Amino acid sequence: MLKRKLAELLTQAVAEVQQSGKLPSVTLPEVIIERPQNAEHGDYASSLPLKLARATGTSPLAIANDIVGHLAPTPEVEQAVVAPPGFINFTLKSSWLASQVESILVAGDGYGDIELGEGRRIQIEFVSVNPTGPLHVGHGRGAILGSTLANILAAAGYRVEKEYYINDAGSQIDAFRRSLYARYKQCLGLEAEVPEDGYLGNYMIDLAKEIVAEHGDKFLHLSSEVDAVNLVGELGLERIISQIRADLELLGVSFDVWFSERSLFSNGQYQEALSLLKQGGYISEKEGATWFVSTALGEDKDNVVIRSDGSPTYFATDIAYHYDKFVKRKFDTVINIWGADHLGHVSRMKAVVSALGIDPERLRVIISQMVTLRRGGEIVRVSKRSGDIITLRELVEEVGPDVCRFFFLSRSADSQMDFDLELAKKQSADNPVYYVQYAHARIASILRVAKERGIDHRDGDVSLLTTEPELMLIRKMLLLPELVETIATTLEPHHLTYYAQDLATIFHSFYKQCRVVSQNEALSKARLKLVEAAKIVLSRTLHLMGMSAPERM
RNA sequence: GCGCCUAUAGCUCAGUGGACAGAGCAUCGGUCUUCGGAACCGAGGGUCGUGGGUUCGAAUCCCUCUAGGCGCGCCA
Repeated sequence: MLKRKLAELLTQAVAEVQQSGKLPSVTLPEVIIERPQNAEHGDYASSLPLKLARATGTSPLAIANDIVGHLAPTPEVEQAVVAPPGFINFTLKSSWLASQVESILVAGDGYGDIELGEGRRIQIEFVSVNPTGPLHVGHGRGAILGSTLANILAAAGYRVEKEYYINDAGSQIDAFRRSLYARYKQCLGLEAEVPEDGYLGNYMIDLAKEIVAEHGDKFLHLSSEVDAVNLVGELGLERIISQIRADLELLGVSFDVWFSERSLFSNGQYQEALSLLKQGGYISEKEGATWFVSTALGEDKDNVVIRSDGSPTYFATDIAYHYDKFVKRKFDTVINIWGADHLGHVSRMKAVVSALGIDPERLRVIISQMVTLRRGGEIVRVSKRSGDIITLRELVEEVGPDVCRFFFLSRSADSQMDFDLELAKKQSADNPVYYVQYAHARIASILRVAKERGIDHRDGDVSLLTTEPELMLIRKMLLLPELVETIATTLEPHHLTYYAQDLATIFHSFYKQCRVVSQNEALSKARLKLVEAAKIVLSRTLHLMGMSAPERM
């Protein structure tokens, strides 16, 4: 990556200046190369002299001049100039920029891939909604964040595994079973009431009907009603899970592993993790329950892991689950995407991880903030238990997966967002989604025209690409690998949407100014190469976001 | 009360300690186009919530305060 090369270039030049004695040999601060927002400041810039001035007490301008004087010439850099108060601005050679079109064509669908991860294993767990009902809109946000991040991390050279944690144990599942069994009985004309802590949504009635249709009343004739509740519950659970899976697929979200909470007990992780904590002295007994002593690690309070009735809490299984991730499966890094309602869980989970002897930095938690759903000015309340929900499926069916994905991605995870259904549909003509996809379809169309006219641009000479609109487009395309690096580091995929729009804008502008297929055959071929490269970059960007790159629309 | 998130143009939001704070939508004004007008070009619009501090340099880092959200269960 050029950015890195420039940093090395600067480092070397500084070393030379220091050797010449003009600069005290202080240790170098991190050499940051940035993309100036003002084009007059060149393609890349560094404020290294300003930082060195602080450390050495020398004039930044003098340092900058000395460094520039020692910069080795390279094929990429046209010039490096000093700008007050102490910047070094790099301008790239047009000929080098043009030549990058060939590199992009060679890279093809792999353009944007980088080596950052060096094959390290990274697990990303997301959605993981309790299988007690359909996914709602807020879950969609986590789903899109997770699947997009997974795409980015894979492009960044990590071995990525996407995982859905199925909470198929615990008290909420129990409430689900009892609710469903009550509906089951009602369906068969019997008196039954949904428990107070149960699930009241209409989908539970539909679920009960389906089970009656398939199995009739056979569960009423079991000797034990507990068995009946469990069996009916299990059937319901399976159906809910497959519905969740189908809903996610509709959005283009898939998983490598569906991990069952129950398996933690049958495979012994639960016991192992807890005894490990006990050995570390992090477990205590009080008030008839078993506690994790998080206060020993600076937390506000301790947390119950085993209730006084002997049943493990959600926290207990989550301890076992993370033990499994780090110790059993040996992931280098684990990313969890949780909703804002799990905020309180973050710090104690990190505490647990360090109590298990694992560097808590290896656990990264992304909190995706709430989504408020609107229809015009009206707020739609989202609550699973009351049953008044707009499901994710309804949303996707209304606005389509591409719009859905782009919309969720376009805001940073840590800010709350409104999702206005009316707006998402009504605006479709001015929608940024179509704007970006249109650019792609337009390119496809140009390439079709060229083909129809029998133009074979494989021998096109990219050195003919010299005008500003052409070079602007190339500059923007060269940003993608840097963007992948940024997102893989910060875990903030929303930048993709902005990049996609910028790239589309610059393409449209180029298109307006530069005729691609013209009488000038040599130039046509060169521009066809450029346009083909732009298609690659645009398509890769869309695919990273999990969106389609249409040939026509 | 404690913890975390948020506050930037009329609206929705970007903005890795750097050079005059950006985009989309909206508003106003242009381009009427041999390759796709779902396009392009331009204009107006901002005490970056408040008040301090650190720094050569702050929307960005630290503290105060204000407003909104979420969390602080032997729920998950």
